[in-house]
Amino acid sequence: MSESDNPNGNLGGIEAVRAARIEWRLGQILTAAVKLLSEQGFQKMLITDLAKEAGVSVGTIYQYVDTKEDILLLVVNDIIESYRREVPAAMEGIEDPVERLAAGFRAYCLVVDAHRTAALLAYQETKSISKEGRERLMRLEVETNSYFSDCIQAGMRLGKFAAVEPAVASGTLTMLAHMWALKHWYLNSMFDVQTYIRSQLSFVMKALIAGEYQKSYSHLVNFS
Amino acid sequence: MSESDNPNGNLGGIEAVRAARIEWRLGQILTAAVKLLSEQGFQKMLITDLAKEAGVSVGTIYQYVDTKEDILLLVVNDIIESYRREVPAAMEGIEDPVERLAAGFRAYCLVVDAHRTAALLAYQETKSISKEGRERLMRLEVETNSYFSDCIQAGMRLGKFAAVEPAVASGTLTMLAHMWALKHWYLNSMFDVQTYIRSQLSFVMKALIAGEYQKSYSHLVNFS
Amino acid sequence: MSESDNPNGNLGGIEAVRAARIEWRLGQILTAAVKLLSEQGFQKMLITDLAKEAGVSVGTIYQYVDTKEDILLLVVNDIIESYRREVPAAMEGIEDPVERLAAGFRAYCLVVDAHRTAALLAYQETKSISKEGRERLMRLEVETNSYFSDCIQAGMRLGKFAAVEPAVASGTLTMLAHMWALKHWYLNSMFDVQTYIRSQLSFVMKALIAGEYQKSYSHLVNFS
Amino acid sequence: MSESDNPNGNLGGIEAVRAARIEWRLGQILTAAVKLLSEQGFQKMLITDLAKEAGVSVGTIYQYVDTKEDILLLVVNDIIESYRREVPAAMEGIEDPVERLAAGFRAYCLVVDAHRTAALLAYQETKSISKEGRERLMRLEVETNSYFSDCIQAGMRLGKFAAVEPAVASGTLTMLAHMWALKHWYLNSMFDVQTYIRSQLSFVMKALIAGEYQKSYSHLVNFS
DNA sequence: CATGAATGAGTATTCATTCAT
DNA sequence: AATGAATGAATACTCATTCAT
Repeated sequence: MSESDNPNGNLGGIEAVRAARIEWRLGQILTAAVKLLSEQGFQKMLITDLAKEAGVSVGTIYQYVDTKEDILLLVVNDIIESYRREVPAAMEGIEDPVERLAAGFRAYCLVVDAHRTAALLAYQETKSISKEGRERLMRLEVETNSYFSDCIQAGMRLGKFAAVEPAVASGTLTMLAHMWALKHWYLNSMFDVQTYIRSQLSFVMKALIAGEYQKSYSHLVNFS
Repeated sequence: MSESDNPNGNLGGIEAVRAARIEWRLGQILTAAVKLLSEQGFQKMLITDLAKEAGVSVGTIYQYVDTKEDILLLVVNDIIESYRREVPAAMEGIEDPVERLAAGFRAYCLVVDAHRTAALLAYQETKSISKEGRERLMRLEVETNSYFSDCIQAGMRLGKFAAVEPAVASGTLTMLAHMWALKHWYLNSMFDVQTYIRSQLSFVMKALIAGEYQKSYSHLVNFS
Repeated sequence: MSESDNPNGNLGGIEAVRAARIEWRLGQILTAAVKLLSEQGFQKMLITDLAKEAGVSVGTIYQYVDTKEDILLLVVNDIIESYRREVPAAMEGIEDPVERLAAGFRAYCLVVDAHRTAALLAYQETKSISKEGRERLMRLEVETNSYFSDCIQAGMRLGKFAAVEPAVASGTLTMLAHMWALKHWYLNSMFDVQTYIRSQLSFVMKALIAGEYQKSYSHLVNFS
Repeated sequence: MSESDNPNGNLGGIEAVRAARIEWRLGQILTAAVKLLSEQGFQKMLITDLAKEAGVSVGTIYQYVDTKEDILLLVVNDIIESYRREVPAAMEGIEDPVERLAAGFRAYCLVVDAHRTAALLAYQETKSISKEGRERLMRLEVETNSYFSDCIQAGMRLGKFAAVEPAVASGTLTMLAHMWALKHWYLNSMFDVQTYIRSQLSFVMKALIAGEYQKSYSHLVNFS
């Protein structure tokens, strides 16, 4: 819709400017929040310090969020949106369920890596998140799990995957992706993300791929 | 030794009574703490509420701990001691590294199950634990990992285990044990511990055991 | 300098306004503190009550001081600064050591009278003041004593003062000034400050001035 | 009185034993209290610490006093009783008011020296003492002052003392005795009690004794 | 829109006192 | 009489949130 079509054209423009500013301000605030949250956790992050770190006033923060908890939710929401966007996108168009699963796992791990702090917070600050937020997170995880378990079931039907419990197996895959955030203090000194992904993919694929198919997927299974 | 043999007989008795009371009181307090911590988390658990729940006065709590944080440390310490006690005990005397690893993993999972709340707290309340406490936890995890990675390396030398990175693989095993606590909300509706253990053991063993040995360990690998 | 001359004009203005507000708030708080301290002492003065008395909130108090003790220190500091300002000023320019001493003593007594509560607190709340604060107070008293003992030694050299121990004599002078605060419950019903000063000055001068000079200083010595 | 003479003999004996024990216990407690009070002040002296210092249990302390404040009162009472006992005793039988005043002042200073901590406490802990206790202390000080002011008035009638305000002069004398406790941190490095007494007595007597009598009392007036 | 001073409910910790043993 | 574990009222200090400028 062009501006001239709309009698509220410039109002719309003003709206757009406003939305852009909100976006920009929230960006400032959330970037600062991620930093402080990863350093100190939610409880110890003071709004005062956040304001200083973000270079805005306390009042300004409350113009963009209603509660301190909102900040946490926004940060965690960010990673949720990324999962939703990246994982299906990476899996899309790949016919073979084995390769599709591998692509999904890789994408999932990369999202975790890109939002390591947020991924950790989802575990650490559960108790600071409202019941609604918590349930939303769980729903999302179940949803992502289902992408994986769909592949696993498809693979099992084709005889490419050994018989496993799809619910545990898919849950294990997400767990191993999260592990990159949860055990980063331990893993970081030994691997980079790409190596970690290949290593875990090899582990998982050895467990999943049926004996007779292991050779066909040696590029996934073998990790030198 | 009869009392009359010991000139400090009753003094020793008094000491013993005191130690027993301390044990008993701490038990009362920690049981209540585990309940409140799992319901509300550390920050929201008020000392006042804890006292009420434990059926003692606030002052009494502070006769047995110095700080609120101490309560958290004691709870977490409990699971640490259990790991230390149970896991090596379960592995002891088993020659075959494959079976030894399986025994260790089973024991580890059972400890997690018995202290599910504490296992969760170790992830959730990291930021409420002092640097020292946190480092102690990490040291312990590395230590337990080494039990597993020792088995894995031994198994690899015997050719029973496929070539894997022992550090990741052992870390993955502990992660999967912790998963029973972390994803209990999801797993609980589908499995009991024993089923979970067998399922994950099967998964892990398929990934670890070298092709030619898979049949010999079918009791571990197959999960119907 | 007009605002337009100064590119930081309004910034400087903001700073000035802020400084003025701090001054004003601290004034409010300290005035209330002096009242409550004199009525109840430091320990019994509750921050809650202080806030009520000062007509501000508890939080506001803590925006201007870091600790309850700070309030005490600020009150006591006030009298210290007054001593430092008033006593040397009163003595300055007076050549004759006898008259100079008299002027100093008068000024000292008037400062005590103007800050009677604070003068008392310096005696009563020593144990509530940190080691540093306490040592600072002692150093100041020694410093003020030295103003007096300098006069006494000068007067002795001129033969106008009898041979006395300058350290005790000067200490006695400060003690007698403080006495107006310490024994106010007793002295108040009989004298006003001016009378008290003349009376004690007469007492002290009789003790200090050498016999042959007593007549020359009859205006100090005689007290009708 | 032998036990057999008195049917209540052993009861009386038991009473005596009890009284003696009370005396002994209180002695233990008060000695410990004086130590802790002088080190930490009343508020910071914990009953727990006092019990430890006195080598008794907390419960035992409360068998001999009703309140923590009682301990303070007992300590301060001690010095009060000493004043009452020692000062009149020292003055008794001395006809000449000048010498009588000197004897009283000396005795007063010695009591202060013997109970330095208690003398200080009477100034520092006023706010911790109940209204009744406080008023009792004031009454006593006025009473002691009157011993001194009686002498001064007698001396003035005889023409031996110059015309002074007896109320201030006697108050000043007690103040100078207390000064030994209040400024002990300052005086201690320079004098012992005896020297302090002679020095202050010389100062005071120069101020009080009429010119024509100064020579007759040179033993009091001169301080080499 | 932005600011940051003011607010005050909320909470860990202390310590005099009691009382069952 | 003596003990010392248990009590719980009391209190300094914090920090998310508001709102006048």
